[in-house]
Amino acid sequence: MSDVDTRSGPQLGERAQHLLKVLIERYTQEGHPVGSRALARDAQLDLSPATIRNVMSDLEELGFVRSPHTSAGRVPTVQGYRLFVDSLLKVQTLDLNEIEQMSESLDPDLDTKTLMDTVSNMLSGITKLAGVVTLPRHEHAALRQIDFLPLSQNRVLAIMVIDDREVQNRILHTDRPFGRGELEQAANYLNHLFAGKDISEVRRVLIRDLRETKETMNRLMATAIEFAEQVFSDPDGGEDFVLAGQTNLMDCQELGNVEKLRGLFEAFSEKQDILHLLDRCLQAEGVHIFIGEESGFQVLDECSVVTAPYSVDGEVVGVLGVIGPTRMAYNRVIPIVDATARLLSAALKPRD
Amino acid sequence: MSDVDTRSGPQLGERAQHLLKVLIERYTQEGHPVGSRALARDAQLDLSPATIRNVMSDLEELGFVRSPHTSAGRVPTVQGYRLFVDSLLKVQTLDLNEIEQMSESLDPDLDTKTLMDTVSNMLSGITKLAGVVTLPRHEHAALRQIDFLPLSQNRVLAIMVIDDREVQNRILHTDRPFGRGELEQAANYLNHLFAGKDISEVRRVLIRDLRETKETMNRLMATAIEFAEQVFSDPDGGEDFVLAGQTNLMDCQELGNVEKLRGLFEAFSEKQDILHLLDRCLQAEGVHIFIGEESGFQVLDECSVVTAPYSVDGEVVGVLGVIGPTRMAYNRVIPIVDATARLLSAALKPRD
DNA sequence: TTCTAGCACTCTTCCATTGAGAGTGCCAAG
DNA sequence: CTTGGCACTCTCAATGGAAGAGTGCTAGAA
Repeated sequence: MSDVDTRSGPQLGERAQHLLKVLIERYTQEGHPVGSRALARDAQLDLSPATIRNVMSDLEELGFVRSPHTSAGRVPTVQGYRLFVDSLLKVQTLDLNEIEQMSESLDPDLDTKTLMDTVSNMLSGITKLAGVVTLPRHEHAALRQIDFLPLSQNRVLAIMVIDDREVQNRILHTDRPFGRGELEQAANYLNHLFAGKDISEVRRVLIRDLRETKETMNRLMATAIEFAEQVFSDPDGGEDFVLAGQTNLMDCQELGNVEKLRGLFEAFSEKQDILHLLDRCLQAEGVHIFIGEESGFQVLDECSVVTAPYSVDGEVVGVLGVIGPTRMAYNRVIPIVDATARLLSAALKPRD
Repeated sequence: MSDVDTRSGPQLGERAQHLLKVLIERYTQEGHPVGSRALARDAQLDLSPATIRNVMSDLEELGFVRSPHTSAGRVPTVQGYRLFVDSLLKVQTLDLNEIEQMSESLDPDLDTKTLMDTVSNMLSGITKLAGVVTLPRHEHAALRQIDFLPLSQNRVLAIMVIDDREVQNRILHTDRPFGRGELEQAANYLNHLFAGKDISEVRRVLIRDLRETKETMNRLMATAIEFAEQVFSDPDGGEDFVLAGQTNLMDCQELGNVEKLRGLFEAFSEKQDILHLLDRCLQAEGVHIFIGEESGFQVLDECSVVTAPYSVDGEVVGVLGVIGPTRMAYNRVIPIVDATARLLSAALKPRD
């Protein structure tokens, strides 16, 4: 009879797994390397420290833990955390009250930006880490209406109302002044054509119509289409995210190094890299976790990122999550991120 | 014959002033306490270190410098810096090329937010400190036009165009659904009444009209006024500022302490205190400098803030500046802040 | 086999000590 | 008023135990 469980972890006995789990739990709480004596006490296995040491030796061999130096305890490696979150960890169930409270602060009537701010703050507040939320993509949101107002000289203000929730303004530069009447006509024409349609569809139609019928259009239509082209160009230029609670990261020891911290904060304001990382999570269904180097970005080496996509009408439109030190309470953070994504999705549900 | 100049600094000889100046210049460059030997070399006065020491002793007595400990050199106190910036400092003249370059990146066609971002980044980029710009107040900006669009159910979108440059949206919650026609009429009425007028005047008229003529108004007018009230209420709720280059503050030694840094960054995201400080500078004309504790906010104890107001049409509408360690190159920073304020004012000049 | 106890060994951390270096304060003389 | 000299003070970095924690290994017990 063999108690080696080959499904999870290569040749890792159940006892070894349990010890790894306890080690990680203790390490995430205390932050110090965990020694054999402490582990023996915690593990409730009635084993002597010496035995634990043997097991630790195996775990180290397999790359799940390591010693910072000869005579410190062990700390988990990225691989160790990975095994932990994949098959060892038992996520905490959330307090229903807490969920209730969270859900209340997500008023569906709020405009997009405020909503995202709130969520981001919520995440950072509850987890004591940095919270992050990407602004929702509009590809599959319905264009409610479009309007044009004349500004000074050769500038026209375009107003798009999307999904009844969000308003976007864009200033167009034109080659000649336009009067209010002209603009209204153009808007009417476009609304007639596009109102209620997906942004992505609008864009599709725009390209097709323009190509095919440019010759046969009257002046009004041509102008309208031209405006629309400007408005709907550069769709994801505004791709962005909202961050909150960065300062929480300032007092985790693993980032005590000011260099590291500065790198991280610079990455936050550059946005580029973080955005790329978050974009990768738009595909997957549920919670997604990058541990340490797994993210592929140097500055995030000592960090883990836990994300979950949120959606409108079953369509994934954005990602939210938290960024914190690799040593974080995954069992608490994961369900929180998961629940928050659901709550945000609910808050974004189109009205009636 | 006495060479004591009683105008600047109590009983401070010219030589002492000169030495203080040289000391501060050297200290801002090197960051180490300045000893008598080094000062003797720098000061070009052909004095021995011993003499310098006597002068330093006087300066210390008067509170302009202090020793971190018995056998270090001297560092300036807040009072020392104050004397320095008030009467000793000779501001550097700016490179015309630099100004040219700055002015080019401030395209007057940019919308307000982008413009503020650019300025803030410019400030932090040139000074290597944190740049800050308050969003302009609209009190005396002309309301160009106002429009209403129906959203779902009992929600109406209000659109204000201010000064041809900025667009503000606000969602109003109404007690019943409104049709497009009704809204258009209301907008027409309000535009007729208010277009071209100052926001502050609009608000004034609004209060007066409502009080005086509520009884006699027809339904349309009442609705319009009610909407307008909602739109123009809470004027400075959106008071805000834009910050850039915070990370520059991470590697100045005086903030090496993570605690301090964290406090500072939290103050940045709270915004409250910083906003108060900046608001205070709306009154004064030119460059305003808070050194260390002078700001009155604990978190800024080790920092100096250099600000200058910017204006549109001669009316001060906002403040910009930099935040950095007390030990900063005032002679460089001051003219930069000053020039930037002028450039921004120029970029905001209303179009013909 | 598997576990355990014991023991030598290693490595960090926390002092206390020390010497060099920098700079001061004061005094007496120019 | 200025200067050189000199004793003094304080920081900083390096050094060297001593204590504490934890390991690895080995031999014996279950």
